[in-house]
Amino acid sequence: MRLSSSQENYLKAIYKLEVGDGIATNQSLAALVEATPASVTNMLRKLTEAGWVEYQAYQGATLTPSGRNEAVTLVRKHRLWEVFLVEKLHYDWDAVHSLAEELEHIGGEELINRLDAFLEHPAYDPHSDPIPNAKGVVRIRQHAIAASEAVVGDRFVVCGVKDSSSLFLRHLDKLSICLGKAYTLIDLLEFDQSAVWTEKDSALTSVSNEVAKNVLIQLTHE
Amino acid sequence: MRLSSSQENYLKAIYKLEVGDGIATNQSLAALVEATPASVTNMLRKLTEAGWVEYQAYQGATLTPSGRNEAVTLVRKHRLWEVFLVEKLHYDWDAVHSLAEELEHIGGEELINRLDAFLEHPAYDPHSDPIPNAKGVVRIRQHAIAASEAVVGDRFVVCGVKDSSSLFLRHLDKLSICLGKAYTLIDLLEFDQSAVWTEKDSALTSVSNEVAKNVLIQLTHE
DNA sequence: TTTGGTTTTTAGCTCAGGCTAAAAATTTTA
DNA sequence: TAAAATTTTTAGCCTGAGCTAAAAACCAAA
Repeated sequence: MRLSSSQENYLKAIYKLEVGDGIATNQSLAALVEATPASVTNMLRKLTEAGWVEYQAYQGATLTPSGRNEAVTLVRKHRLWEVFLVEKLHYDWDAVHSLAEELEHIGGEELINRLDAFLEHPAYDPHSDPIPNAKGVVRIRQHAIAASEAVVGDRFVVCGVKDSSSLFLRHLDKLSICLGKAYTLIDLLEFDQSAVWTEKDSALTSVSNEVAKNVLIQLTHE
Repeated sequence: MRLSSSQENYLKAIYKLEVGDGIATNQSLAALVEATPASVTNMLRKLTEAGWVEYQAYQGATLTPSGRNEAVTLVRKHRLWEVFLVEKLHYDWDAVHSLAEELEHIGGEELINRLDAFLEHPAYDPHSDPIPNAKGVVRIRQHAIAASEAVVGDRFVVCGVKDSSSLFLRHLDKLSICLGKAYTLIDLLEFDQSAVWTEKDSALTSVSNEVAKNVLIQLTHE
């Protein structure tokens, strides 16, 4: 029995919550799928009957193994399409989310594996989020921390973002911050916790704490 | 107001009928969109109200200019995705129709124009059907006739198919007939109207009349 | 432990897009 | 041209996925 787009969105939402906070409550799900809690109850009952979700009234939902499988596949599809849109069709990285959201519901394993091969098995999507492989294994990003945790003197490379909203990504573009760029943290201003980064001794970039918390970096020791 | 997938399928179906036989009756539409005539009546009323279709009870449907525009765009999207699937993802030409059928409903002008550019503005899809350009202009295939109209002695190149069903395409594969191949018609058997083709004097291919009627060729004079 | 606030569920409604069966209109044929 | 056959429409129903408003369950604090 094939899942509808809407059902797939629920599985993805539960997965996101499980990976994050831990518990998929009725209300947090409603926020993610943009529906009312009442509609969520409804859908969870159906998904439970179909064996994708485990769920008891008032207890929140968890994915069954097959449900988790579906969800990981969806994440894989989503991120591979994002790579395609950015690398092949030259979209900006902040513009691809909603298209990928549509494309991820198309076709099955075969399509996505072919796309994966065509893109040469990328490990990360344009926001530097890891792409699960065909077996559903997510390679963990090593040593990534939020930029807000760096201390003065640290050298690092930007390797991802926590917030991948279009608004935030465009802001990064304005600051000329992009994946792969190397910086040194040369100052932390006590007044507002903002940071000053320098890119090989030249240009200075002033980064608010709010931004730093949402930028992922890898320290480059030495 | 954006069209649903289902509505888009109706527009495409009307367009196909207009280009072909000329009239989109309730019943022919029902066959194409795989619904009952009653459902067609229903949908035609909605599309008429929304200004995509002109339609009076019992008289069949025609597209308005904006409806035709939509339909041509859909054909464009469909065929570009087919090119992508065959050329980039290496699908067989008989396997791409249903995937393209899903993909064609995704995104808007921007996506398809970027895809078009990425594929370097192909003029024909994998079945050699012409791809409308961004302005909706369909370049006409010149000099294409059905292979069944060739006479003994004619030299020709296979340049398309009328029937693009998976069954037929796989049959052509079995006969090693593919787009771009050149043949000479060396015999027409009176008994069953089947033809004998030869590929530069070597291999003989026996082609039934049924097949020949569905293969499009271009005569190569001289 | 009782009261108040929050969260979840239930009940009943809407809308899109299908369906069947029967009625109406049109077309064909005798 | 009237009867028969076909096609289209109408009427009423169903399913998926959403909604609101009200009831029920749960939690927390006095």
